[in-house]
Amino acid sequence: MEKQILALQIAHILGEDYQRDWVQQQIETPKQPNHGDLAFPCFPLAKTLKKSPHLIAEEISSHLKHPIFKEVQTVGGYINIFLDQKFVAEHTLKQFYQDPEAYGAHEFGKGKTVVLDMSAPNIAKPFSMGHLRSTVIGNALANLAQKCGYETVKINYIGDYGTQFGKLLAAYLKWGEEESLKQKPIKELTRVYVKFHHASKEDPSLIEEGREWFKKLENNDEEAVTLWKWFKAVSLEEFEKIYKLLGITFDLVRGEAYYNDKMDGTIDMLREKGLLEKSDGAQVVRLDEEALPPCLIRKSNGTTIYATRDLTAALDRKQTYDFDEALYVVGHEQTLHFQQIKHVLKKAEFSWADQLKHISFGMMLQDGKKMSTRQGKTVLLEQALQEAISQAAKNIKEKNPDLKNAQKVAEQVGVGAVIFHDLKHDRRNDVEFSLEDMLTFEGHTAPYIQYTYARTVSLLEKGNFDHKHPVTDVQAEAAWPLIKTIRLFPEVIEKAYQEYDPSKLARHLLDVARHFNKFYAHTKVVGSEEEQALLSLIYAVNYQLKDGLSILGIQAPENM
RNA sequence: GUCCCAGUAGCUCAGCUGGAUAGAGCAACAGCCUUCUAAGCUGUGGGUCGGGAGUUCGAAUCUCUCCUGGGACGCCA
Repeated sequence: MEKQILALQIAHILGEDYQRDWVQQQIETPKQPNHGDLAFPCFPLAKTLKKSPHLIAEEISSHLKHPIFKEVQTVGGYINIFLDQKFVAEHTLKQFYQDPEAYGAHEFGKGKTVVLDMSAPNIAKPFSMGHLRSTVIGNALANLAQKCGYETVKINYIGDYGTQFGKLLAAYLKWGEEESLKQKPIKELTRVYVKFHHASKEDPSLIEEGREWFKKLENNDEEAVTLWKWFKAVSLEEFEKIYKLLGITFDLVRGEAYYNDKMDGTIDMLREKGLLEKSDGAQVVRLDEEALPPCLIRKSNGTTIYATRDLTAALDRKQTYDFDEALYVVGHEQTLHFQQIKHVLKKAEFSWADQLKHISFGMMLQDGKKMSTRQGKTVLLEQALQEAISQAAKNIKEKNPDLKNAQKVAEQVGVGAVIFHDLKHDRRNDVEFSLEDMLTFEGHTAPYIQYTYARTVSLLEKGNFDHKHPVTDVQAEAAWPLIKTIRLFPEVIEKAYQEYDPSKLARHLLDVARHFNKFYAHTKVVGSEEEQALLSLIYAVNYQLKDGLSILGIQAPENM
């Protein structure tokens, strides 16, 4: 609001040659508190106005006048604005109390649908830290989308098909032990898969054997199908445990195999449109004009490939959900693949091809290298979660031994720490896996925010605050940085969604918590003269922390 | 070899549609619990923003180039 007012006034003073949008873009928020709350640099105007920036600043500032501007200073070529804190505080709180639930919400997504492709673990493989990224980023984006008015459809597209399962079948039949599989299914399947991978280095004929088994699977060979279904069932059971712990649900769980009998239609369609070409015995769509390598549609042995499957799935989803955006939350190593998918759809003249967006993210690295199931080098998510929970339980025992529901709180804190650890980084960056960092509960962590939340709860209780009767004129100067921070929430939500970057929200919540804790350490609330006004502000903080955490998929215990 | 992404404090990262003295957190050190939850707060030290050149009144931010790391480059997903 204050930015718009300032931009409007400056644009008016400058006259027709300067657009308000341009002026507003120039306005910045100073890093130094002694430079005020808003600043306008006059340097760009110097050339055209043929005056010194300082003189321009003087001239403009003498005309600025509004109740929200408490003081206007010129320093060098800058105009520095100090806002009327009382005015802004009251405005902020009134806006919040008008409808707390709607604070930070938007309507630009109203009537639109977003489909999210997320999580997508592979059956017979452990749920790795890598899958966690797709799962929690996708979940947070879905929540952000909802906050912006969109309908969302979360799809877990289980990796249950492909040549790798041919290899797995071959491997299991060679070395598998039924008893071990019943005891610890994923462990046993991983064991034989890893063994297969190593053995195939010595004996390349195994690769061909794997391909043959995949072909049997595609041709509905009874032995292959039975085993495959079994692998799938035991894997899904294990994944379900993790999703329950993470508190994440899906609107649709579907395996890639679902599209087996629908891919011929896709291939026919591509052929009819004259896009299919033969190349080394395989069928491809050339993308030369996009400077991309050809997209492989059918392999030389006649079997299909993931591109065919993803194309078919995209067509199916468009038909089923008529989405406005389809987000694929998938690691950035698949960038080329999604470019190819999009451009094949474009060449086939589907106007909505641009609605597909690859929300890529960096890899979870170990010693600077990609983790690989085949080499048996993967950190298991379940193990990390359990360690985080027991660490949280240990902390509770030390710091708050009388806490009720200690086990439940330990779960909320431990799981929250793991989720937040992942979401706080820009999703595009690779993350070096560190259990130690994940088990740190101080500083930039979920427990820090959760702890802050618990403090607000405690204050509100002690002060008998009633959110139906807020007092919105906050005087205390110490509250100013906090007020300025919580005001950013709507902007943060919008930006976090538009850039598909939950870390923006994660960092904002850290800011809110930090400013609250500073305030808390220096200002007495309960029993003070301003008690109810301060509590009114604290309730807004309390609400925003809980709301924000919940969007990130993290719970906020009332006590910890 | 070609293309893409990254390189900011000892470590993990913000800042990147150009703006004032480059910010947090961890780790280190020094303080703060007879007062609202110390998973907190306060302070100190720590930087050629990978190197170089260019554009600009102004560059961590834009351009070029080089170095380093990672990823992708049809019959895996």
